[in-house]
Amino acid sequence: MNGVDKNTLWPMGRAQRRAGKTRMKLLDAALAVFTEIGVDAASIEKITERADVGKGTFYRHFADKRSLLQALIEEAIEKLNVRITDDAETPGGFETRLERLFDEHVNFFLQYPRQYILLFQGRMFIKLGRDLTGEIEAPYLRYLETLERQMATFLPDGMQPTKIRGLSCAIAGFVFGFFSFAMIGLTKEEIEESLRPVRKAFVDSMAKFLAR
Amino acid sequence: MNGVDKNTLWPMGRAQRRAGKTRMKLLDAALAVFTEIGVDAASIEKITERADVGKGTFYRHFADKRSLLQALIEEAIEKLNVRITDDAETPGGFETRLERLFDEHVNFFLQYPRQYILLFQGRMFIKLGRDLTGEIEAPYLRYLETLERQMATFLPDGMQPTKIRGLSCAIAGFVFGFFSFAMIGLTKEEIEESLRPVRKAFVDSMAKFLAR
DNA sequence: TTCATAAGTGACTATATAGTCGCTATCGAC
DNA sequence: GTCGATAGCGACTATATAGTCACTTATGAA
Repeated sequence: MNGVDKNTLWPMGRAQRRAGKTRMKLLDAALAVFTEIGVDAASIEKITERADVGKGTFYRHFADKRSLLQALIEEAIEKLNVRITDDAETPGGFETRLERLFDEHVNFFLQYPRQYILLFQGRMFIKLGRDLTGEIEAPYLRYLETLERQMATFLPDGMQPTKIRGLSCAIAGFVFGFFSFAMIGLTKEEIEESLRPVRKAFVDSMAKFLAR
Repeated sequence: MNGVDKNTLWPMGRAQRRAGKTRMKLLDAALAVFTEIGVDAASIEKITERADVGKGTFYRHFADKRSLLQALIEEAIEKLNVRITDDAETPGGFETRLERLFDEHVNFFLQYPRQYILLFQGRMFIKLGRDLTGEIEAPYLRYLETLERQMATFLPDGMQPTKIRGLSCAIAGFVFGFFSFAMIGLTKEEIEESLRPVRKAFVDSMAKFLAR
């Protein structure tokens, strides 16, 4: 984007830029509609209307609602993955790493509540075994793998992959679950205030989980 | 049911019992379909097919999917309310009461996972501000009020209703949120094992919330 | 300026589903 | 057994939505 083709690094023409802009408008509109009335209730026409483009245009950019949803989830997970990845080799033990992980999730969700709602819904779909499942499961798995990479150095050498996966599922679930209540009942200040004890519990719980 | 009319306490005829049975079949089928593919993806025909009943029969018992969903939610909330209501005047302070509240929720969800998934979805709808909202909001409010009644004796006299509502929202959200992760990543044994530290954190967090 | 190509459009078709209605089966009072 | 009333039924209609396509508009190379 930004006037330069991602793949070739050659300057893009106006046509390509226009197409990119339209695609973006569709993604933005879809994210809004998905998080306002839910993915299921969102029809293609509601999305194109919101994006202020013709219905046919939608199908020039996406095969169907599924692939649009997938693109959005991919993007959100990618953002989240970047956020929770420690670029610097920060010092500290397992507890410190977990605390950082927790904080980075909360900050991300506070900054991008729509992405949170979207990922939350997507997770529900996987749980419900909907037809969308196959396609959207991959980014969630990548996310779990990112979590596992973050913890890798702290885990005992011979730990079974199943156990590790259980641990990362638990972390993801806890963080998402905690935040789901924060978004309904609490103000931003209250979220931050009630954060500390919950985070402590989270870290203690996970450390105990690992100790077994 | 059970052969006796709820309102008159007169014995019901075969016709009424048949109708009651059909209604029950519809409710059971709907609960199954709702929790397997989601409320939105559940069509009337999928439900009647599952219930092994003609489509027209559905409309003799329910006005539409909404009212069926509402009946199911009412029933689930009612069950949950009964469960979390202390019948005996159990001794102990605020912490003890909170611990019991937490345990009773978890036990209920473990015993009735479908009701959990249903209530979880319903809560999502309210959050998404869907057209179903108005009708299904009432039982959730009753549930919050039940929670508040459970805590009433421990709260300071002049506490603002808004504050109290915030507290009950936080409790509900936390318990539902915690369990959402438990259902995906953990076995039943692991849920029970990881329960204790989480419960402690929950109680500490709420007590601190109240202290302010 | 010309023209081939790509992007955008909305009327149109096909399909899925909600909700209706006239019919049949069952019930129970007599 | 008769018959009015209630429950059950599924073909039917109306509607919403997915997805298509012939057309218009914008782009940019020659």
